[in-house]
Amino acid sequence: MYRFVDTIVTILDRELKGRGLPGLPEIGRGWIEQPPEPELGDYAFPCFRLAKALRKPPAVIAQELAAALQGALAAEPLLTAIESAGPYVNFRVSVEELARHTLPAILDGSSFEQSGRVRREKVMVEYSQPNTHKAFHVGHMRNVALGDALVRMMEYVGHEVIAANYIGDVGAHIAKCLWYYRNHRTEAPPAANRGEWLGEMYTAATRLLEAAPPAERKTYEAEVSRVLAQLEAREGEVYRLWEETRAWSLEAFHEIYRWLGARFDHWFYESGMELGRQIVEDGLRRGILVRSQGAAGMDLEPYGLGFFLLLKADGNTLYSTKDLALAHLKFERYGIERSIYVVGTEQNLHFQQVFKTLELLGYAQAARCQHLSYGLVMLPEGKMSSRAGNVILFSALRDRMNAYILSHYLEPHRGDWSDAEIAETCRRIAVAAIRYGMIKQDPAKNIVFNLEDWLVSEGDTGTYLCYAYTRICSVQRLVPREPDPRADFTLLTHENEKRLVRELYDFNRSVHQAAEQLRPNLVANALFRLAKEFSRTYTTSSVKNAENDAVGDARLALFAATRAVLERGLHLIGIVPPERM
RNA sequence: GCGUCCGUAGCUCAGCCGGAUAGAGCAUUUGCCUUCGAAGCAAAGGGCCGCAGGUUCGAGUCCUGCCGGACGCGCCA
Repeated sequence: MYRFVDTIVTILDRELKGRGLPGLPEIGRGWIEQPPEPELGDYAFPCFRLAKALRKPPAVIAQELAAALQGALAAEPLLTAIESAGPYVNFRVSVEELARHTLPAILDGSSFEQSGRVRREKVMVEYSQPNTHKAFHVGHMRNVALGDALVRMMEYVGHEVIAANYIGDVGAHIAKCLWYYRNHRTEAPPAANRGEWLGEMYTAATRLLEAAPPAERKTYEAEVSRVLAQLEAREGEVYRLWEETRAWSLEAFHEIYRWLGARFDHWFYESGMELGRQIVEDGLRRGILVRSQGAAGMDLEPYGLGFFLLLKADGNTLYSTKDLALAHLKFERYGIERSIYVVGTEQNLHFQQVFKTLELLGYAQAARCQHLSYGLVMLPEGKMSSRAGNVILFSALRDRMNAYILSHYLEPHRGDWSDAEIAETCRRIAVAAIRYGMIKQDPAKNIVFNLEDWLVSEGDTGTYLCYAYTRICSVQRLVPREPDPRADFTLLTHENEKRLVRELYDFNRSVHQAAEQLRPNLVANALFRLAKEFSRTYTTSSVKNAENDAVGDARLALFAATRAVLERGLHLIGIVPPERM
C-alpha cells in the first residue's frame, strides 16, 4: 500500500543522511504529499521543514535535492522523474510500474486480502436499535446505512465483527400505543404493514393525550400507567397483546433489513436487560455508585460529566441501567475486545457517562468503547417529528423511489427483461440511492433530506456509481475475453488512464483511513472519485475500438480492475450494483 | 448559564489529523450521441472558507474570544 511512498522516503533519507548534517529531522511517510495538480507529479516532498537545519531557503533546497537525486532516479524503476517546483520536490511514478503493482493484485483478488494489516480485534458494532410500536422512517435509515457500512469496513480491514441490534421493546411509548389500541382504535389491524400501522396507533395516542383537556388527560394517563404496570407484570391479557404486536414490529424491521441488505448477527432486546438492577446494586455495595435524593447513580462530577442516574427513586430501572447490562453481556457473553455504538449525537453525553461508569466499575473493555455519533436527518422545512406527523416513513420512501426508477428508466425494458430482474434492479438502485445519500456526508453533520433531490439519479449519487459499474459490465459483454493481468501496461498512455490507475492504487488506503476514523463517508467519497475517473476514461479509451488488441487488452485489464474495486467498494457501503440498468 | 458539535459557491456538501492558484454535485449558460450505455463527458460563470485576534516559514485546517445554528445538561429513550 505504501510501496511508492516508501521508495521515495528511502531515496530522500539516503541522500540527506549522506550529508551528515546534525539536526536534520527524520523523514517519514507523513511528509510525502500529493500535488494539487497531476501535471506537477504523483508525489511531493515539501522542503520547508529542512530550511532551518540546512540554513537555506526551501526553494533552493528543493532545487538541490532534485539535482542530487537524479542518480537515484536512474537506478529506481518505480520512478520516472524527479523535479523541483518552488519549495517542492515532485516525483513522478512509472505508470507501468504502478499498473503492474496494482491491476493484477486487484484482478486476482489479493488486493482485497487485508489480514495482517491491522491488529485483529473482536469487535461488536451495535446499530439500528429501533423501537417496536413506532414507525421506521428515513431518519432511522441513516443509522442502518452507517452501522452496516461500518461492520463491512471493519471486516475488510481484518477485524472479527459481530453486528448487533438492540430492540427497544419496553417502555412508556409502548404502553401508550397499546392503551390507544385497546381503548380508542376505530379500525381493525390491517393484514399487511402492521408494523407501520402500530406506529400510527402510537402517534394517535400521543396526539390524543396532548389534545385532551386536563381532567380527561389525567384519566388517560392513569389508564396508560395501568397498562404499563400490566406490561411489567409480564402476564395477562395486556402482556399477550404486547407479545403479539411486538412481533408485528419485528416482522416489519426484518423486512426493511432484508430490503436494504443489512446484516445482524445478534439481537438484543431491552426487555432482556433485567441484569442492570443487579449491576447497580452491586456497584452500590462496592461503594462505587451512590444514592442521591432517593435515586441511585454514579457521581461523574470529577470528570465533568455530571451525575449519571442509574436507578429511579421508585426503584425502577432506566435506559442507562439497561445500557450497563447490555455492555456487561457484550463483554462477558460475547467476549468482545472492542465495542462500537452507532447512535445519534443527542446521546453524546449519555455514552460518555456509560463508558466512564463502565471503566469505574472495573470493565477493562471500557477503554475500547466508542460512540459513532451522527447528526439528524432533517426535512427542508425543519426537524422531523412523529408527533407533528411530518415524517417520511420507510415504506413511503421505498414506494416513491421504486415508482420513479421504474417509470423513468426500467419500464422500457419490460418484456425484454424478466419481471424478476426488473424488480431486483429497481431494488438495487433504490437501495444504492438511499444508502449512498445517507453515507456520503460526514456523520457529525445533519442531513437535509429533500425527497425530490434524492430521487434524481444524476451527479454525486449512488445511482451514478451503479451506472459506472454497469457500463463496465457492458464493455465486458461486448469484449468477452478474460482480462489479462500480464497485459502490456506501458500502453496505458492517456492521462485519464493513469489517473484511474492511481485512484485504484489509493483505494485501500482510503478504506483503512475510513475504518480507523469510523467514517464510512470516506469510502463513499473514494468510490465517487473512482467512478468519476472511470467515466472520464471511458470516453477517451475504447476497448472495442482500440488501435490494436494489445492496447485493448491493457484497457480491458484496467476496466476489469475498476469494476472489481467498484464492486467491492460498493459492497463495503452495502450497495450491490446491478449488471445492467 | 455550562458542555459538545456545526458555520466553505445561489442550494447541498468535499477538503487527505498545517502545505502549491480552495474542490465536487445540483441549479444557470454552452458544446458533445451513425463508433464499447447521454442515469454520461467537456467547458463557463459563481468564494472577505461566519467575524476578530493569536501560534507558525505557511491556517479553511491548530488556540482564544465573539456572532449564528443544532444537540445535550437527574428520575424519557
